[in-house]
Amino acid sequence: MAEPSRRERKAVERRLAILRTAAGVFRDRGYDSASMDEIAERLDMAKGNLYYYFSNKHELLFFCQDASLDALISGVDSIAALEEEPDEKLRRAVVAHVVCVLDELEGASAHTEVHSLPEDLRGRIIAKRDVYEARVRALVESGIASGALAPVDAKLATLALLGALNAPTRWYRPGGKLSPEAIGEEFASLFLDGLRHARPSIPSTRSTR
Amino acid sequence: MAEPSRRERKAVERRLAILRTAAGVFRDRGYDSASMDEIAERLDMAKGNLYYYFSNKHELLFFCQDASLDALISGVDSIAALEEEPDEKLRRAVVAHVVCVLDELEGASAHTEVHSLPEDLRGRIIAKRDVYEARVRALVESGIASGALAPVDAKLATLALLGALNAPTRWYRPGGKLSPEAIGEEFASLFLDGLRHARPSIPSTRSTR
Amino acid sequence: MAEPSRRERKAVERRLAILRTAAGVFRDRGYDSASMDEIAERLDMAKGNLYYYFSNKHELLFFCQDASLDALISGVDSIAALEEEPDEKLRRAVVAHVVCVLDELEGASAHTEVHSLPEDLRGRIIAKRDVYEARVRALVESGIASGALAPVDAKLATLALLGALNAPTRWYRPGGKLSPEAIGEEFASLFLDGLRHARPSIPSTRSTR
Amino acid sequence: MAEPSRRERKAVERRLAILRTAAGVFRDRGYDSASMDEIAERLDMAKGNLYYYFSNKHELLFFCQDASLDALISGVDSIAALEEEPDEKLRRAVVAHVVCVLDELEGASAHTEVHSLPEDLRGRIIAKRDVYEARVRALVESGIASGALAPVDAKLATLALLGALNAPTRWYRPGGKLSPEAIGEEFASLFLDGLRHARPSIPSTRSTR
DNA sequence: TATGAATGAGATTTCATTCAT
DNA sequence: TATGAATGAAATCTCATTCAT
Repeated sequence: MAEPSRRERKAVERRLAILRTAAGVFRDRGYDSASMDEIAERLDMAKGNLYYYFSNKHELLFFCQDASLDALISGVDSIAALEEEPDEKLRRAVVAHVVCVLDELEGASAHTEVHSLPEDLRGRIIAKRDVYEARVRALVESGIASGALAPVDAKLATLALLGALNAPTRWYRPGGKLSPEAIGEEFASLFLDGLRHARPSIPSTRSTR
Repeated sequence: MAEPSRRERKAVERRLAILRTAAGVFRDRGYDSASMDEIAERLDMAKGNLYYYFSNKHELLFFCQDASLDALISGVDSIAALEEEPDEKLRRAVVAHVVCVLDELEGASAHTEVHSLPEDLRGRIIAKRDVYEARVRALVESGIASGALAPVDAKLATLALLGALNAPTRWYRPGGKLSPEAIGEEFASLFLDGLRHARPSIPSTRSTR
Repeated sequence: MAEPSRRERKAVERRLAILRTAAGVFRDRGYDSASMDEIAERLDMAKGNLYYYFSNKHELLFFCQDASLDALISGVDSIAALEEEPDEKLRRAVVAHVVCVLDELEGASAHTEVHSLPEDLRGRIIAKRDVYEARVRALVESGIASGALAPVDAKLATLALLGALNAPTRWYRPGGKLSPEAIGEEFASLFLDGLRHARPSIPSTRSTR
Repeated sequence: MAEPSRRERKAVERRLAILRTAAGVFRDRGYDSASMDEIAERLDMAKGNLYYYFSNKHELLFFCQDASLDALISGVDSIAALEEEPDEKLRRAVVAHVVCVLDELEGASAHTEVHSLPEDLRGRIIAKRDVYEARVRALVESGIASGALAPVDAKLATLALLGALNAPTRWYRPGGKLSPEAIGEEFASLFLDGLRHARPSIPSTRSTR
């Protein structure tokens, strides 16, 4: 394996910068109304030059989402490998997801709709997204099995969870009162403990379910 | 007050049919890649005729979202007026939201992004959306005040809740195993009771929070 | 020859009202950007109904210009028939033209370009316009022949004259300081006597003005 | 001050070529029925490329008229600066106007109506047109003050004059019997000396013609 | 690598005209 | 006669993509 030359390293950085910028424009405008013009302009680069690094707009979207999903998957994988109680693992996964999703590039999977991709690329993204969902669901399922989590419909619970966790991309703005971590922690509590106040004197309805 | 003539009634129905179809296309393709051509085609109507009923594509989106928010608001309002415990009201509101959002037209507010609207229309939709969010938050807050709900951050909890409740528009397809009502009920349980299993022998952690 | 019935008379009036309104819209917007919608709206009539009276937009323009040219021709004809000096006839013709052209309908020939008409109709308008120009030129020529007018190029002089006489349609607004007649009189003096001042030391006809 | 590069010079020329062609199409068809298609076709260039140089059709019209008025103003300004009698200056201004107006691009201000421009651009053209009219009127006024011209209503005379001078754009075709200069000279004589013949028995300036 | 220029397909929108009532 | 609806052919404009340098 040859070392990457300086030239090669520079090219990789350039590609990353482009993806980051593209992700930002996609988030701000939505994929379809985002224009290659605006991406190039924000990068202070001629539009034509984008095509040297990526062969088309779809590819730009694809790599954004792909990288984003890779980050999510590797995050949940390392959490799954920890020696912790299942509910603690889930808490950490929730925080990791929110933090990842509020980062410019890596949240790309959350803010752009899959239907904008052509058949083949769409399939690959959906497959990877399914992998991620399965990983999170596995966390839920093992929690249920161990008795740490309530015996809910794991699939539906995962979908509800992920829906909520992606939402902050629509309203979060850097510099607000709460950090991504803080938002993640709060979301985790909400999901784990629920909104209903436990009545101290009366055994939870949950046990009778 | 004149009775609406038959002609007028027909025109209203036509407008509604157009909105419903448009909402469907927007949901399937996203606003920007939805084409007036496809909307007209699904309606089996000449494209130009759409402009007899709505002056442009933006207006189509605006009225979809507007009608959708009206439905959501009137739903939460009638629930708020009931004589029920706060947690029961919240449960009903959750179900009502999911049911509404999985209807073609009435769910329009959930599946299309606001940034596609021009300044003025966007402002009106955001204002109405804020009204709806405030209504739901009021439900949460009164639940906290009455002690029925845990003392969480009401604003963040509302945002998490609504994020989750809108998510099914992305994966729900009519004819699936679960009806919209069933999904709503499950979501309500998840949010009210949380994922963590109440330990039967030990008083809830919630009280120590 | 049967008397026109009341119904027929009403139809003729309706047609005239339409032409007058159309001429106004053509003048305000130009033929091409004038819309049948606006004409109908100003008449407080449904657009479709216009087609009961005129078979298309071109016809509307054609009849406006045709009627306008008829008025101009009949005006110059009756002036030509008077027993007056040629220069006096020309003065009257100038006034008549300006007055006619500043009337809503009858000035139609001045403000709309001929190129908007299809081949056949355009030919007929051009022919009639040529007739009018010929009549005015005849006035100029007979003035030259009689010695009342200077021996100028009659054709070019006529074109210059008519160009100037049509111009007020672009800036005249009813209710201004000068009436159409006054404008016409002033134009006539300018054209007949010229701008150059007679030198005081040498007697000239100009000094008797 | 950097020299314009060859590339920049080429771009300027391209813009000018486009304006010239556009002016021709506007003259032939009128602004509204002129199509971007035809402009592109005459330039042997893809329609979309026009939008690389000008952002829309209105801008095309605006720059045509703007350039045209600039040419007229600079023409009248340099004439005003000459050391000549006022009537001689006016004669030259008339010739300059006709010549300018019969040139493809620079006559653009004469053949297209202002009402086709949107509010803001229209205002700028009208302002510039008013400047030009004021310059010509100043020539007339100073002629009257010096006694070289008759004491006419300067404003009305200017309007009559300009109306006549713009008319040839409607009938002049290159290759005709008279050159633009010749037409201008003839128009100048007509306007300065008038149509009425000096009576032979009474000496007058007219007889010295 | 990078750029300015060019292309062409497709989108929205307008509008004269027609049709059924 | 009159109307509201409907149609379809253009027209303007946008924009991803390509090309020559």
